[in-house]
Amino acid sequence: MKNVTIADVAEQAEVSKSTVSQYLNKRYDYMGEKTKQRIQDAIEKLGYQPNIVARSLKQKSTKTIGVIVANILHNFTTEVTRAIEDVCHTSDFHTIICNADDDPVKEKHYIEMLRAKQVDGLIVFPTGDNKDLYQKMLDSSYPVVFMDRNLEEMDIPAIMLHNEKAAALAVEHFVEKGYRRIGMITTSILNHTTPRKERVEGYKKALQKYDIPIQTDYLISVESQSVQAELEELLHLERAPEAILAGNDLVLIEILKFAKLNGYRIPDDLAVIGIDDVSFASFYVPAITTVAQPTFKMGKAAAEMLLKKIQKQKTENTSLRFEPTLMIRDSV
Amino acid sequence: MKNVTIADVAEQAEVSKSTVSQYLNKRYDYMGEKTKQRIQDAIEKLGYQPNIVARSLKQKSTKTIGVIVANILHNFTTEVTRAIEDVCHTSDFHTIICNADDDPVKEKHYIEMLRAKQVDGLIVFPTGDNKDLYQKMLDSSYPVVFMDRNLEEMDIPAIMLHNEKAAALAVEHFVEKGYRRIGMITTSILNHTTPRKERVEGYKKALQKYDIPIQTDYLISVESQSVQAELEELLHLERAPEAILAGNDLVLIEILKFAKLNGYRIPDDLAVIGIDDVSFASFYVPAITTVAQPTFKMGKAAAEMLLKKIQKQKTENTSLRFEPTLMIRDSV
DNA sequence: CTGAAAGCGCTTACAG
DNA sequence: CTGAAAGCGCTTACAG
Repeated sequence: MKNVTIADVAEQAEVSKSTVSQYLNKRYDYMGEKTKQRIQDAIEKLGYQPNIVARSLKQKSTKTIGVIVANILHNFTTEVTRAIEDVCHTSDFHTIICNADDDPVKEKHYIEMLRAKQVDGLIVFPTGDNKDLYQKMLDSSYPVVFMDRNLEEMDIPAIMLHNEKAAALAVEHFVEKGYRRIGMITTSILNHTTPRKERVEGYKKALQKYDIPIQTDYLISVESQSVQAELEELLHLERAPEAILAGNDLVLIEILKFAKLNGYRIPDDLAVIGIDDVSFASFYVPAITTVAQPTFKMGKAAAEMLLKKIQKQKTENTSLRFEPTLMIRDSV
Repeated sequence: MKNVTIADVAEQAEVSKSTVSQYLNKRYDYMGEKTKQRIQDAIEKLGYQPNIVARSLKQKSTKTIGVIVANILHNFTTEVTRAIEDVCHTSDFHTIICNADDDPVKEKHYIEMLRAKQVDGLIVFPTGDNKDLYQKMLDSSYPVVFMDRNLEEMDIPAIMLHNEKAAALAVEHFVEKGYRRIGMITTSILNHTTPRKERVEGYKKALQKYDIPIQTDYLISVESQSVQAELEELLHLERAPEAILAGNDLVLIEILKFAKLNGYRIPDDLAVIGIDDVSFASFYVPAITTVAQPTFKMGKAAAEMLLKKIQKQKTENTSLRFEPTLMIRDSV
């Protein structure tokens, strides 16, 4: 049951290990036809499969990248991840996905683990709380690109949505439909992540543009398990909002659950727009108006940028912004 | 920028590489306190990180398992995969997920690739069309377990749903609610996979139990993109069905889209049950009655079984069946 | 209590 | 056109 190695093939084919290795790596330049044939026969006879671990050790490249996502539960995350895998696959790279679960400690653990595993580069949705680690990667010019979030002070390129615009698109649509009492709910007030900050900013600016005063009690940031309770309160205000922008997919789901449970009809009692074009948006009853992120393009861009870095191609270290698009349906 | 290796640590700490290695592997048995301390200091000073690739080569174990899923688009698949990752994580194993996309050629490619990468074992949702490969793994007593589907002739344990019962639960519920004209739609007639076959069988047996004649035109098996067209036809039959069992999540979604598009009210015009408890079932309007698979338990069982095999623990090579549960909501 | 040496399965510069 | 030798960064049986 001993594993067959390159030495066995060499012996069987009566050539040296070097020659077999050349053959495997398709460096045929001066190789005789008969030699090739003998090697091929030996490989088949022995059922030889190269050991990639040994190759990686020698070549100092695993042809593998790591992806550390902040939270796998977001629709955005799974779609982006899929796109990354697609691109890597066509470049013959493998992908290891790790879920940091919004926990900097886990993030640190995964970064170290993946580097120990010698992955050639990393795409990370940064929690933001491991700046020393990020800096260390930068210092050793290890290939990294950020996704979804960025760190201002840090010279690591990030792939991001144009978040302000995403929120603005939603607010504008509400306004066009005649709404002026517009609330917004986001998750995770604690870690001040880029998308949340920027989306809130976009919401505020858009309201200002229409001379609608910003009401602080219309702007809620809580963990998703508290969304329903907050909503309950919000909708019992004297002048309760009539439209709500959900900062992400998890918030949207909580709003829909709440509406169903409490008999709010959408959009008659409450208009809703969600950022993130969730899978069920088009066939929900009513179909949900959303602001879609170009998840596939974003994942593709991140993967391509990272692969270029890995291949030491000159890349400008600049972040990229992607445009959201409003998917008008029936919830407004 | 040279990588720091165990040799550098040894030099810095003025001990041998062996001693450093012992330290790293926590074989402290006879190690002097001062030695330990010196090594620890050297590691910190140099920022040493062990190279897992080198270790794997020597130890002939990568502490990594591969998971080859038939189709990542199924809700079932993502949930099972997550459970597998959880279990592996607590056992300090890593997971590489590959999507065969229901294509035996891709499946073969991934199996070979993962074995070349020296993963310690494989969980596969088999397409069924690579029996020679499966047999080869069996012959070399390579650890494998199947998920969701099995191959009768093959002595590889499989983790499966009690599929007949899943369909029966749905049919029984329809009947209890007074329905007798009950149709069923499944995907993929081509590859005769275990779940599809067994669910159809369960549907037929349940109807027989209630003396309801099986109408062949009520039983549809097509690719998901054709579901809506078939439904159109089905619902215009002379005696059209009034209730439909969706064989999996993708079919359910197509049915919901169709109903929405064509103004069928659920359950009044059409009652629906889906096998697979999709994420939106509870807050869809109306909430969808489903048959849930214990995805977490199933993933956990598969991972545990595989890890046991890897650790050469005696395991009975027997398949396991899991019980479905009916989630009664408002679509019937 | 610690070290020298062999070896895991490859690749690669070099020699011929 | 092909081979001998060194080396990737570890681990481990053995010697002392």
